[in-house]
This record gives sequence, structure tokens and C-alpha cells, in this order.
Amino acid sequence: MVRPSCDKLNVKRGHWTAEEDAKILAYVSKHGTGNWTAVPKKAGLRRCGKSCRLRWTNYLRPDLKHESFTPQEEEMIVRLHAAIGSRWSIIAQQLPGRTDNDVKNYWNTKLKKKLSEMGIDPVTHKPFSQILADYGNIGCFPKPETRTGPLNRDLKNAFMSRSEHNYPLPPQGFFMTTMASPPEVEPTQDSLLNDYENNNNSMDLLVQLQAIKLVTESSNFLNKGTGSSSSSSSPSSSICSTAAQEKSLQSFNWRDFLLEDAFLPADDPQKQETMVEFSAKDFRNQMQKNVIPQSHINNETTTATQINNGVQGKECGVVPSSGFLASSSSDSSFVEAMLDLDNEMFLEFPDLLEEPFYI
DNA sequence: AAGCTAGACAACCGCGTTCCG
DNA sequence: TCGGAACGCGGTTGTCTAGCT
Repeated sequence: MVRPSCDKLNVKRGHWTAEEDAKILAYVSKHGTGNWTAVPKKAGLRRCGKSCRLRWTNYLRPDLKHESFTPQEEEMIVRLHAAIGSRWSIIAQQLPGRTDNDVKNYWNTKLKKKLSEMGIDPVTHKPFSQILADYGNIGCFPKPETRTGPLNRDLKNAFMSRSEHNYPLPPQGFFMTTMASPPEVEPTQDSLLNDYENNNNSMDLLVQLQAIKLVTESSNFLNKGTGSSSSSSSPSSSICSTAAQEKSLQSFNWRDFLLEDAFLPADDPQKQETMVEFSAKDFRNQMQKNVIPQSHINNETTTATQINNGVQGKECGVVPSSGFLASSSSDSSFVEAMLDLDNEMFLEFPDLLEEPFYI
């Protein structure tokens, strides 16, 4: 649609002055927000209405925080980005006082860089070494027509059941149960989103968003004709799992911040079924891990030491399923703690140090 | 002191979606 | 149902500032 852009309306651009801010604040306090196109005229500003709205939503809103991000917020951003990607507005909704622009900028300037320094691809949340390994396995894909389909069907069944029951969170055994009784109607992204509107629960939202992501990425992957339930390297990380990843679920592990990507055995149907069972459990666990309870966020006593203990398996069953608890009382940020864990990882898997990777 | 560079973040742009007459 | 206006979102660009040479 063609509409007059701001640059054709002889409007002022660039940074806002205190005087302009005062005009916006005065206008909003008197009339409230809404109909931003009328705001410049009514407030006596030579600005585009869109620009006024942005200034208000990103800077002037009274509920905004202007201090730097806390380790807990960093953790939340990383987890949510791993779960749903760059849906900044959704991520920002989980961080009171932060805007999507704040989160996006913080990700682009700080977190992305830090993850890269840790050897983790900020896009896929996988170690660079694994990406390269996956790259080498691409040639192993079977032909698309060999796909039997249970993986995708089971995933959809799980989504459907969640939608029917409107669970705040997938209950224990949820995915296993739903796989036993496949529904007849497949859910769509729309139905999932509509469901969210009826039950505005952030946990629920994340479950659904991950489901959407998984469905989207699975279908994209399959549509490209390169995927197979038996050996695909699907980006829908949580679908597939390995025994090692199952083990890692028992306590915090640096891997919690990676999107796992496993290869199902291509030649053994029995193994495939087993792997699909793992995938369902893994998916449920991933949901629980990727959504951080408020009590977790408020925890201000846990330190990086505890995290390390978790990695070493000393805290199995004690560390919450959501895993990492960053300290807000020390200077060490979440990412710094992750760097420590990264070092531990290399101690645990010295082979990784011997594998050069190129970016 | 001047010039350069990188980091941080505010602001803009274009496009998709929603609303409404 | 349709079309235009408004809104929302994610990606990108612009600007400012601190640090370095």
C-alpha cells in the first residue's frame, strides 16, 4: 500500500529534544495514547506520527526501565531467543520495563557477541563445532520419499492435545499421552494463536510459540526435500534427542542454552521409535527449561558456583529444571558464568579443542 | 589536540497485520 | 467484501561518545 512517508511530509527527523519530549508527555498525559497520526498536529510537533509513537513506546513510557540489563534478564533473553528466535516483542513482554527495541539492541550489541565468543552460534544456539559436524553429514540424508512421518505426526498430535485442554503448561507425560491417541484434526498456527488470545499466559505462549516454530521449521525442512524423520538434521532442535541429551536434562548443563540437533538412525525403525519417544520427553523438558518461573528470576542468592556444581552432576535433582540461576549480587554476569561453563566443557571434551573451526 | 574506530543505542524504514467505515 | 488508515514488528541505519593512536 502506498502512503505518504514521513520524509515527504516536511517533518523533523533525528534525535528528540527535551522540549519535544515534554510536548509528547504533556499530550499523552492529557489525551492518552492512540491515533498517533493526529499527535504531531495536536501536540505542536513537526514530527511524523509514527516517530511520535516510537519515541513514546521506546523511551518516554513511564513504566520503562532505563538501567542496564541484569544477569537474570540476560538469561531470559538468551533462553527465549533460543526458543522462539528474534521475536523481540514477545521476548520483551517477558521482561517488564523493556521494549522490543531495547532487547533487540542488547542482543545485537552484547549477547550475540558474547555467545560467539563462547563458541556458540547466536542464530542456532549450537556450538560452531557441531554446526560444522552437521554440515559434513548433510550428504547422508535419505531421499525425501523414504520418510515415514511419525515424527511430524506426533508433534502435531501434541500440539492438538494442548490446544484442546488449554493447559497452562504441558503436564507431565503430556506428549507421551497424546501420541497414544492421535487427534483427527490438525491444528494450525492460527488456532494456536487464537488459543493464546483466550488464555493470555506467558508460559502457555512460549509453549505455543515453540510449537509453532517446530511445526514451521519441520515443514520448511521437509518441503525442501532434504529431511527425514530417520536421519534429518532438523533445526527444530527439540524434536530429536540423544541419550546424552537425556542425561543432560537431569541437571544444569551448558547444553541447555544450545538448540540440540541430533540425527535419528536411518536404518533401524525400532531405533527410530525409541528416538521419537525421547524426542517427546525432550520437547516437554525443553519447554519447562526454556520458560523461567518468576521464582527463578527472583532468586538472588544462587551463584555461578552452583551452576558449576550442576554441570558436574553434583546437584542432580536439586537444581531446578530451568537450570541456570544467575547471580544478581555479584559482578559476574550470566554470560560470564557461561564462559566458565564453556571452559569446563572443554575440559570435559578435550577433543573439541583439537577440532579447528572456521567462521 | 586531532583523527580514527568501535560500541551503544536511538531512530528510521519497509512490510505485514489489524481495524474500521 | 473491500480499501484505506493505523498500528506493530523486525531489520537496518544514523548518531553520539569513549577510548585509542
